[in-house]
Amino acid sequence: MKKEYSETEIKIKTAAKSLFLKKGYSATTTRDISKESDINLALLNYYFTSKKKLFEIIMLETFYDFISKMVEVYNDEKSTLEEKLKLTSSKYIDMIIAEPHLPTFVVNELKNNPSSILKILKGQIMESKLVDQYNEGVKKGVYKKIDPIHFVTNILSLIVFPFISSPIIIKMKKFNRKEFNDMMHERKKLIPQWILQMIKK
Amino acid sequence: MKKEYSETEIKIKTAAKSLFLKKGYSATTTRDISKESDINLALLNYYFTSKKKLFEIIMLETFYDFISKMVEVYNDEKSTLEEKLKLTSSKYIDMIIAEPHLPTFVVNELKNNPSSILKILKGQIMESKLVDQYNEGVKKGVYKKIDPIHFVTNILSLIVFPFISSPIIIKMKKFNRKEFNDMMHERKKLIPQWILQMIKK
DNA sequence: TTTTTTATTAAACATTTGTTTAATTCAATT
DNA sequence: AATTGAATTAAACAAATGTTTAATAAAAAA
Repeated sequence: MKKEYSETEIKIKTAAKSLFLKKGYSATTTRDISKESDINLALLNYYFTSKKKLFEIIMLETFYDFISKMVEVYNDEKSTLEEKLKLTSSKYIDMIIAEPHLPTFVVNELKNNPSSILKILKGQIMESKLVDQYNEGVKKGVYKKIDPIHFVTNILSLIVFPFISSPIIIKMKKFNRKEFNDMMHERKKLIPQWILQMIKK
Repeated sequence: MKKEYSETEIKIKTAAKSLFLKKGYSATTTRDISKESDINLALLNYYFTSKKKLFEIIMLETFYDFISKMVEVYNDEKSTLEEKLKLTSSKYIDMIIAEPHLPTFVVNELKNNPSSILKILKGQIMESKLVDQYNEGVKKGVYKKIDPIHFVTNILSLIVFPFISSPIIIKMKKFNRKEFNDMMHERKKLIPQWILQMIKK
């Protein structure tokens, strides 16, 4: 499944990913990529046929990473629901702090290109262990009976949306980047608590 | 403050807004706009000087609408905190259902152009009546003592993020657009409840 | 070493795109 | 009716952009 990439191909991909994440597809030119990666312009088409093809490769890889990180935790057999919440918050927040452009990129490409990307996504989330555990809680009468889609949506919302709206938050609180990140680290603990309070009867 | 626009200017602005919201700045061409609005290409520059200027006008107006809707409710003197939550959820969800491209547009332009847009935003949110009411509750010991930025962030997250990630949700649940909207209407009631549970001791 | 294949380069090509020009039409004013 | 200024148009322009070509350099195979 995985293709072996040469050194130059990796240079191109790395630069392209960085630029696509930061500026999006249309605002990134092939000359931008060639400069950033320090390779000749023609090599982009030589190795990747077209800008569009290159973009699709990067988009799929990125989106796959984004989803896998969630699915892995959600399907862990040993951990409790609460542990899964903690681990997801923690992993996701760390991941996005390391790559702050990730959420808007994913969100944009979802809008422009939903079908191709979402092939990756099957029942991996709605049929996950996490959702099972939630449904068990409902059956036992400890959790409220609400469509689990809300449960899943709320987790992602509380984790990801603050990053997307970080310029607003930074402005409102007169934060610098570090202070914003600290706020997000704080949320690693808070989000699991909040989610539990939301679902408990 | 408000400029009077001629009929042709309105045609241009309407088409441009629709396209900028749907495809973003870079992916929208001046010829797209001229076709969509059915005006001659040169009139765009005749009336608005440049694509960039036209974009800035639209962006500021759009962002202003987006924020005002929130600020109005947040600063209402008569309503309780719970009523404000209900009204915000309801108004925002209706607004975004009517214009589904709004959130991603705002989010993107925030990223590309935070300074110019955010001039609109001063202390209007963090010094709002809603935040006062939250702080009162903290003082009285009925709400948990957490930085109100989390409170404000969570409200917006639970309302807006599901729209942004609608392609994922639609895929996971095999929804059509109407079913997704129904889910969002359902959230009008749920979100205020959830928020209250999150802040209560 | 010689030949063949692969990688790299500079230049060119064809479109696209934002903007401007110069001519024409339309509406209002004198 | 004649004149003036604004609105509209088709065409042109210049720069940017994705892609290709043809030549050269480097690496691998013979």
